[in-house]
Amino acid sequence: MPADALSQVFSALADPTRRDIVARLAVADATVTELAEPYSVSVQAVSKHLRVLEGAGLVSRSRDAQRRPVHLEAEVFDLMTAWIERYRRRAEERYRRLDAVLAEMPDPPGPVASPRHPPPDPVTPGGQP
Amino acid sequence: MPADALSQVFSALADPTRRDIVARLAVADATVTELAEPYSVSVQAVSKHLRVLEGAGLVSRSRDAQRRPVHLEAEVFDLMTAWIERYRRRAEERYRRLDAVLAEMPDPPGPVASPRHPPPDPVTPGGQP
DNA sequence: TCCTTGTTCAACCGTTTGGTTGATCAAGAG
DNA sequence: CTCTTGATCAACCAAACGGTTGAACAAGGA
Repeated sequence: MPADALSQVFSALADPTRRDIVARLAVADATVTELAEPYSVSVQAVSKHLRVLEGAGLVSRSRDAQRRPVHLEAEVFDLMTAWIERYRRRAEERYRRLDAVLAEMPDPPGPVASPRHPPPDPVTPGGQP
Repeated sequence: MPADALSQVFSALADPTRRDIVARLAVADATVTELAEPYSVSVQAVSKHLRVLEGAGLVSRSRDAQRRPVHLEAEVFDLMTAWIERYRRRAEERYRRLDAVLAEMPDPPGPVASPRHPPPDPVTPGGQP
């Protein structure tokens, strides 16, 4: 199941339990049993959650005797942030443009210099098809 | 399905098609059929995707004759950004602290002025339990 | 009015997901 | 060596997901 990285990260964080695990790992590393303790689900279920987080690259496991400390890998967050910021900024820019258009609508004082459409901004096409 | 807002947003963006739709709506509003055109799925499937995005608050639909233009609501992005930033920052701070501890391990040059822990930042506790 | 266009509703289907229980494996501690 | 502890593997289950097809519902345009 080689779903693209971004989908895996978003999907991993779409679960409240998983998000809470991430929140706790941001404070300190922890073992599976430690992580499972606050929730009313089996340790196996939490182990599965961790495998999802690991698959998304959000978490890594090392080995310390029979314990398997879980560690948060915060770099992957940048992937999301980049995506979000890109499109949020683009949308905001669009609203700005719309506002500008609306602002100059009331009185068209002769032939306006601006073309019908503002320059269609040369952002790289092709999102995630 | 009253899943919490954050879960719905993450879940909505966990699908590549849905993410691509958002990307395209960031450029301009569009109708369902317009949105469906580039993909090799039925219009109904895209309509379902839009309902998911709408449920997450990422998108809104107005009415223009028999057309239903879809509009991107970028504010919801802030919800995600807030969550991500909070925990990323916390994790980064933890690494900073660890680095600091490691840095002063070799030679403890007498009583240091700085406290053992930097002020433990007054972020609101309680993630998503 | 009838017809066409855009969209949604409804039922169905295969796969994935989040959870369970029970067995198994790995590594100390006695 | 044996026993306990921490974690995973395996099989199973109900619910949700992403997709399909077919019918129904607006709202213009002829």
